Amino acid sequence: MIDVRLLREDPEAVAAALARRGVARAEVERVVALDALARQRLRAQEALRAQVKELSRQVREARGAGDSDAAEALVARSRELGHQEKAAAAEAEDAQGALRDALLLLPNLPSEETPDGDGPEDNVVVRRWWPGMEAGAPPPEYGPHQRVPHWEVGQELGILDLERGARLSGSMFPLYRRAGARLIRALSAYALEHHADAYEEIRPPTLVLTDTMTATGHLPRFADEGYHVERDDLWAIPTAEVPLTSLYRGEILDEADLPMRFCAVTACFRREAGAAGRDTRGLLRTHEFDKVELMAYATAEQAPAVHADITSRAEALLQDLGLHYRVVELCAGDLSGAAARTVDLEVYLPGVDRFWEVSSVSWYRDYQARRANIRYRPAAGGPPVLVHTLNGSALAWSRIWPALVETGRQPDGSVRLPDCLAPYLGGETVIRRP
RNA sequence: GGAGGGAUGGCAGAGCGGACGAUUGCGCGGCUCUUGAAAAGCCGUGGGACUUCGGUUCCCGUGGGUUCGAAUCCCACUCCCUCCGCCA
Repeated sequence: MIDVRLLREDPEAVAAALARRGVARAEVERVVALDALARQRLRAQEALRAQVKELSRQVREARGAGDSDAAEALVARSRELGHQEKAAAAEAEDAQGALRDALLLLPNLPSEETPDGDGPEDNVVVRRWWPGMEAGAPPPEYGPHQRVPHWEVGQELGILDLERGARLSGSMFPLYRRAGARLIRALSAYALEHHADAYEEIRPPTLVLTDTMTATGHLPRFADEGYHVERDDLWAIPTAEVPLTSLYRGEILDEADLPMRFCAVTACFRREAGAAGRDTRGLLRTHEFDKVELMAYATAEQAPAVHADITSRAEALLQDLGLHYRVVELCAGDLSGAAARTVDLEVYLPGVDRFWEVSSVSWYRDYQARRANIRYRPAAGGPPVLVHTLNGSALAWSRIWPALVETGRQPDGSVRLPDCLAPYLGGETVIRRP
C-alpha cells in the first residue's frame, strides 16, 4: 500500500499520480477522510485509556494508605471510564479497519519512467532483439515450416497432449510428454544454474496463507484470479513472487545484507477468470505453468540497478535460447496494482505470428514492503526503513516452450533446440517423430 | 490424529495481578584507562501509532475474556520441541 503520510501531507500529488492509472479523485479524498477520522478516534480512545491508568495508580496508593473508602470511590469512577474507553476503542478500530481496507485497494503510484496511457495499446516498445542482430543481421525471415502453431507441432511429435491434460484437470491444464516434458525440466535446471552466481535458490511452498497473498497485492483485489482451497484456507500461488516476497515478512534486515536476491522455480496457478475464451488454443494461456522467478529486496538507491539486472538476466536467457523478442515499457494504465514500474519481455512465436509476454520485471518501491512490513536498519543509524521489492520472471516456460518449438521447427518436421540446453537434454537437441 | 512441554528484546534467560516495555548475562555501540589492543570499569543499546514536541498510547506467539489494573489469571487458536500412531 502507499504511505498514508504522503496521502495526508500531499493528497493532490497522490490524486494526480493515481489519476494516471484511472483512480477517481473522489476515491483518494475518501481515504483522506477515513484517515482523519481514524486518528481523531484514536486520540479520543487514548485519552480515556490514560485516565483509567491514572486512576488505577491512585487505587493502589489509596489501598496502600489504608483508605479503602477512597479506593472504592476510585474503582467506581475507573470502572465507568473503562466502559467508555471500550466503546471508544471499538469505534477507533472500526475506523482504522475501514482505512486499511481502503488503503489496500489503492494501487501504487506509477514511476517517472512509466509512460502515460490507458491500456496495452499505449505500451512503448523500447527495443527488439533477434539472433545475429549485433552482427548486422536483418530481422529473421521465417519459413513455412516455422509457421505451424505449437499445438500442431506438439501433437505431431507426441510431446504435448492437451486432450489428456483436459481429461485430468479440464481445459488449459497442459500435459507434456517425452522430449516435451524433458524440455520443461531442462529449461528449469538451465535457468536456475544461470542465476546461481547471485541469486539464492529457494524451493518454496506452492500453497500459501491469505496473509502471504495479501503482502504482494494479489489479495484482496484479485481474489477471483486465485485458486483457493476452502477447507484449509490456502491459496495456490500465481507466481513464486508471492512466497519469495513474504520470505522475510515482518523482519528487520541489515543494510549490509542488501540487496538480497532469490531465485525459485515453481508451478504457477491462475484461474484466468477475466480471460475466459481468449487465447485458449495451445499453451498461450494456461491455468498451470512452470516459471523461474527472480526476486530481490533492495534499498531505494539499489533498486534501479537491480531492476536492470533482473531484466538483463531474463534477456540473456532469451538470447542464449536464440529467440526473437522485444522489450516493452508498460504504460500507467497497464501496470498491475502493486507495481510502480514494469518492463515486459515479449517473445515472438512464428507459428502463431505474435509477440507474447514471457517475463514481467517489476519494481514495487516500498508498496509491497509496507504491506509485508519488511524493513532494514540503515548502516548510518536511525529508525528502520522499508525495503524496496523487485521481481521478474526468467522465464515462463509455458510460453518459451511454444517459442522454441515453433522457431526450431525444421523443414522435415523435426525440432532443433538451442545448444545451451544440450547438457540438460542428455545431448539430444533434436526432437523427432516417435 | 493422540499425550506432554514450550513461545518474553539481536541471542540466552528471569519475571508472587499494582514502580514491568520488562532483572540479568552475552552480543552490539560509545567512553575511561592503554603506545595500540586485550582485560577491567562506566554509559547506552527493541518496534509501532498519535502528538499542541511537553508528552500520550500500544506491542511479552495470535485472538478473545476476567479485573479499577494483565507478561502474570481464564478460554480458543497458531507455531515449535519430545513421545506414540500413520506415512512419502
